[in-house]
Amino acid sequence: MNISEAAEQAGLPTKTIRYYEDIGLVAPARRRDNGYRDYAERDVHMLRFLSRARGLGFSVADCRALVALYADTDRKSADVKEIALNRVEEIDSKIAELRAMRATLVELAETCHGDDRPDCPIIEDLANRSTV
Amino acid sequence: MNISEAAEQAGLPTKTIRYYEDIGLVAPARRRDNGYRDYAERDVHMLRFLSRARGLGFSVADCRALVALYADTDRKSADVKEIALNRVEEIDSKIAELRAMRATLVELAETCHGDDRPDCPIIEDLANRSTV
DNA sequence: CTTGACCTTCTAGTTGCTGGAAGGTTTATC
DNA sequence: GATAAACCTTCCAGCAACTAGAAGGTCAAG
Repeated sequence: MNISEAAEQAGLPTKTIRYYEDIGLVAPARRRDNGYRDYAERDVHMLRFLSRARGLGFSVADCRALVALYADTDRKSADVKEIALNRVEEIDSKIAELRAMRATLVELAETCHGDDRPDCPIIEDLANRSTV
Repeated sequence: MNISEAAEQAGLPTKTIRYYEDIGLVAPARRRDNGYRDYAERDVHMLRFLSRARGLGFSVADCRALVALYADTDRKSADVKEIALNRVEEIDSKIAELRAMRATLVELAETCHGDDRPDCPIIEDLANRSTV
């Protein structure tokens, strides 16, 4: 099948598929006589694998490792689990960071009148808050 | 003062300060005869303002708007509040996204033995899960 | 036979910096 | 006065992970 159908089935833009090929995240697609890429079910399957992994926020580097583990029938499930748990940790610290930002912003926004007058605790805080 | 001292006081790398000047986020610094940038208290103040705003996750575009509002003594506090509340919304959707990822990952990791054997529900899920 | 929808490659832009090279200046030490 | 360390300058490249667009080839339909 052509790249656009593979893209639709995999849930990825065609540009992204070519990009993944470019950076060696997937093997180069077979080509037809006219130079068009030609995808088989197996290829689409791999692309969907990647689409899901990226959807869970795994980096492209993680994806490389996951693809290798996927292909390795002798893999240790512990290796996969480790990658997943590392990702959970990343997510946790990101969430914590965002929550802290949110708390500060909400606190400031609550004390701001939000009217036509210029006095604004948000601006004042940014201007004067002691180092965070 | 030289850029490195301004950087230390503002809590920003010197590279970042030059970059902000480059993209017009701050006005070009005054120069001494030798070509070195020369910072006054006021300049450092502005850099700290930016450092804090970025620390709260405001985009550079937001920062431009905030700097303009900061400088505008006729500002409406409602305009500032709006930017802040938009940021809160961004944060909320980001957190929601991360939480969904986390839930999926934890669920998968819990069912994975994490040992020397190859069978792994995480890999299987990535390979077969119906479209998210 | 032409129109439109595909496909190809290539370059460049996005966000917000960061690193490094090549070179000028200043300061401290010997 | 020489020299070395520690500043400063500009400019160019690169990071992640694509995305947009240009220029051009191919194919199916009417």
